[in-house]
Amino acid sequence: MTASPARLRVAPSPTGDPHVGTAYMSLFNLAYARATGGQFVLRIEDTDRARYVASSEQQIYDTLHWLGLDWSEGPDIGGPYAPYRQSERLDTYRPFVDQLLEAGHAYYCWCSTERLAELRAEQQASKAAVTGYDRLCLGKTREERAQLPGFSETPVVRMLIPDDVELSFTDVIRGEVSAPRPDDQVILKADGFPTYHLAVVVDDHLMGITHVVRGEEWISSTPKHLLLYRWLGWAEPAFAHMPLLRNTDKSKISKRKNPAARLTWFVEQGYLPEALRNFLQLLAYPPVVEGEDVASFEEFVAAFDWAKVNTTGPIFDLAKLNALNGHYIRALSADELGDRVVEFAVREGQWTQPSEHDDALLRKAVPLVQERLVLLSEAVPKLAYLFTPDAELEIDPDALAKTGPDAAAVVAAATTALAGLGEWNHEAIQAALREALVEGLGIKPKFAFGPVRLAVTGSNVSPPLFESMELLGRESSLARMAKLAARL
RNA sequence: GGCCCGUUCGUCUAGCGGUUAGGACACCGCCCUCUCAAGGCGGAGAUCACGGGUUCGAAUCCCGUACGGGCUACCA
Repeated sequence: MTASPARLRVAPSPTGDPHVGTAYMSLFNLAYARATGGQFVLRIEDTDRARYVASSEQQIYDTLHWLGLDWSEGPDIGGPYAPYRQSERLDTYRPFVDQLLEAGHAYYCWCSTERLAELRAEQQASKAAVTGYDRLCLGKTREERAQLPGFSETPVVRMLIPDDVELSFTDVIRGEVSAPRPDDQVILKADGFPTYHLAVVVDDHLMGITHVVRGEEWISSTPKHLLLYRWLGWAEPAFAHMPLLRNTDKSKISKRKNPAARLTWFVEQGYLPEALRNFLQLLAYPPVVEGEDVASFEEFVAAFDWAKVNTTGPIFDLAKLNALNGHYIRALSADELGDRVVEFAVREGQWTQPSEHDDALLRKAVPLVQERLVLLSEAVPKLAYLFTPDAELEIDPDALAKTGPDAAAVVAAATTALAGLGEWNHEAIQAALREALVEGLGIKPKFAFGPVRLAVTGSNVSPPLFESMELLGRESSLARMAKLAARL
């Protein structure tokens, strides 16, 4: 029942911010590699010079590492099949192109992009049943083709798709699937770079990839790849086409429509990598234990099964991610959460040049908000009142307006009680305030502490009041009450 | 237009011929409570896209239709 060690890869293109789909594919690739005791490889597919973004490659490394999805071979760390960057493998592809050319499986095409565009426009306008390249260049020499219009000096190489091309294949997730009949696909571009179709097949074969796991959008290209494997005399890998992540409007998830399509967005928002990983694990895949969304990657791996992957594209809805993020935040130790909050706040500019005192205060205050956070980004704003000078603390006008007739008396009584308090800690503060307000003034706890909270935090909603006062100290707490008293 | 892939509560999902169609998140209520949370308990929410078959019996199998998505590039 145990499968033999599998080699899988993820092959993102450095064309901008890393895509969330890359993380999703990586997660499933890595899981299966782990489940079988195999390897997970990272390959950079930078064959599109026009869309290439230099900074993107490093971002791919960073975000994938942030998620804990580590590879054992890749452009950054090398490996037995290096190089792992397609732009550095141009010499590798060329001989196979020549081989296909000689065997008659491929041919040169000198058609200009303009001619191709016109051809496509015509086909679309005439609603032709058959679309694709018209094979004008097939069987022609350069000289013969040059006589005809729409000629370009630099040719591309196209596959000659046979009439009897096999259109169905077995997918690890979907079983038997069929795909559209391919066009005479370009495999070598005019600039000498291979297209994805050639490069992916050559690299996957040469790198010993056993399972090609990719998005559903590649189903229609698979017959081309299968043809290439056959022509080159190579054994084909297993294919697993994952469903596409979708926007709320059900379209394929895109950076344009959905900020969450960018992996860096999660880092910027204050999501925990373990929460995102857990969330991704739940998309198109049932929980490891029914009814229990929370599961570690190890548990996921131990129960991993391609047959459990759904074929329906899940909508990427943040509500559950938020719930998971809150869960993982609460699961952290106070120290660990303190580290993460500080790291986040400094990195995202919420916290500039903290003094030693402020740093220590923030770490002491973080436990007060731990079970109140959904995102790391909420910590500093929620605790801002602790770092605001007493004189500058703003009182929420709405809360002030809603203040009851007892407010002045409450603040006065609280001030008296706290001024003479011996020990300054939250237990003592609470006891003193209860005695003075609840018992002394006969006000229900629910209402008694409202004015004090407003004075100390500036709001009627805040982290725990007594603990906050302990951290602020007596002097500051009393100053804030005096300030509110003046406005009541 | 053509060819493919898909369709169970708002969302993520369980289900693989016989279930009161289960759970999670979100939502609502109650409890707890110094506010807000967290936690506990409970509730509402799915004629299983629709129409035909097959079958004693269908969310589950088959065929249509509708709807959604993908591909149809010298992009991946």
